[in-house]
Amino acid sequence: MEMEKLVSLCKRRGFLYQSSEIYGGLNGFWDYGPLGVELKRNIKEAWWRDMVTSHDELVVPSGAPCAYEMVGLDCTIIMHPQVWKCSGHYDVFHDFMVDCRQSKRRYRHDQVQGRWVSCQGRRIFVATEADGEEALQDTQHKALKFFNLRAKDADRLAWESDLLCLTEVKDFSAVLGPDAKELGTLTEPREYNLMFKTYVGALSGEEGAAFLRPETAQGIFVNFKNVLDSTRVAVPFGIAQIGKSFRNEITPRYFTFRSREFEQMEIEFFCHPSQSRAWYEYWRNRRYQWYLSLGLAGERLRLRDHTPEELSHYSCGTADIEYAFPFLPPGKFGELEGIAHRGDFDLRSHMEGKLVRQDGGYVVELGPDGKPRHPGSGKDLTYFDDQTRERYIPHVIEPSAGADRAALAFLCEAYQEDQVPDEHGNPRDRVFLRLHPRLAPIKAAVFPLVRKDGMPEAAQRIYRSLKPHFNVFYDEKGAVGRRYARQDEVGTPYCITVDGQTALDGTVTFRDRDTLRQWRVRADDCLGELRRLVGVS
RNA sequence: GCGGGUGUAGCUCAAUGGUAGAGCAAUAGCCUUCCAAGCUAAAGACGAGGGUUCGAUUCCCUUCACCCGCUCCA
Repeated sequence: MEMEKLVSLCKRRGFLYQSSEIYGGLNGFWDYGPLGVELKRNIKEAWWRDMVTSHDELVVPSGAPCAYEMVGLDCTIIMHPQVWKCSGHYDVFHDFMVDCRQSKRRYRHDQVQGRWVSCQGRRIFVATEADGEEALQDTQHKALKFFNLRAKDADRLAWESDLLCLTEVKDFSAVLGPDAKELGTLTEPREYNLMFKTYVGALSGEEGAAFLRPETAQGIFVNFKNVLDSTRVAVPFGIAQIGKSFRNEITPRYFTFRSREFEQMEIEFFCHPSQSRAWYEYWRNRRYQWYLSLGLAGERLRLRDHTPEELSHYSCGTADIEYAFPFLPPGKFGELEGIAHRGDFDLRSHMEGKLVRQDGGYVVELGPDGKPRHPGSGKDLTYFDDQTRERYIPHVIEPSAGADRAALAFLCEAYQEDQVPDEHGNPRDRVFLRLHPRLAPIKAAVFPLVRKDGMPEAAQRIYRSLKPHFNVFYDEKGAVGRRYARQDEVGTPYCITVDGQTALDGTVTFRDRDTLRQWRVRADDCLGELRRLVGVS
């Protein structure tokens, strides 16, 4: 499938538009049109219903260590700036970068170091990305090459300093970049703010600086104690949230896949440390099954465990649910959802302060003054189990899904081309979306076969009987084949047609989008039939 | 942020330094008894800004967006 065709269909039929299009658009932002908003709502509602409201806390779900509870939360997009300092986002998302004009590579300003050296009457700073002994060797090697010397002439290089961070160097004109052959190819350090900054209060001073959240998860962690104190949940339990998040992606690309404003569906599941591995396995499989059940059933969907090198600083186990989007190179997959075992990292961070890894564990990162670099709340976020009389910090399993990425994957998977016979029996090309009925924006369309003999009136009665329960669509214009084709193109799974026989025996035809099969149903049983086909509503 | 490519109607494509055409789609009506048929009518575009020119959609510059490759991706 060519992505252009799907993008074109999305725009033509009102699924997705470029944001601010009449002003030329805005990179990394997309709007959902009348049909797109229904699709995305259906995805979010299926998630919320399946994960939260229809969850039965009285039974042990298949594959789960025991029964558990689920509750929801909806917190603000702007939170106290300290939230992001303790979570680690502030440090990781706030970098100065330098670019090399010659090698086209980009480096973190604070991760490049080097040494001053003089030779042949010139003084240059030789930079490297390496560390320690390796950095000394690398800089020597590059200096020899730069001055056109052999290894045996190394003593002609007069090194002036030990390794210095590039941040100590003010003038880049004498800097030899890590991958450059000439001096002065590095740009001035530029600030990359991966979090959107804003100002709370009418006066936009730095004291009011805040950030739009880059993930919804932290709002759950900072409300952990509130939920414990105000509901009767007990560990193990999960808190779910759906909401917008914002990241200043350096390269927004691939349609809505990498957007700067996007919507997440996240669960933070709190459990006893001794059971956390089993819960991780449960959620990993449960979430994978969820996508399968909604139609991402092909080999384009996969569940992939992260390799140890890939694991984030906080994680002791992560699996990605990935989809082979058509815009990616063959064999490449894009992330739909990550299920991470986060241990007690987050709750501890919000108690004690920002943590860093040390000797296989975590310690509070200290600033130059010996105090926590980013102090935590100081609040007690431990959990007391009054059955076992045990107090502990729960471990967290985080299934974090992208609603927009899910919508895009469902659209890609649904896009189909085939041929159907026209009125003369000749094959005619057809484009249709094979969306799961739960996700389809329109559940059924109701047509009179022709606009006479009382058929429109009969069809309208059926339409009105269905409308309170399902998003249905009425159309009486033009040839019926054209109306079918239009519904196929937006993924409507069923069409209901009133024809000449309706007046005789009170039946109408149901037509299936994927098979074109038709069968007769009593007009007064259309709601029942649709409920059987789509699910209760 | 770098390099390459592309911007004309909803879509696909024309033409032109001097009034921008078509097919399909969409809209209204007629006709139509099951898969985009037919007839009629009306509607609809040079991504944005600047420059050169008597005149720019066309030539030049800038910018914005999209696509491809780098780079980045907690």
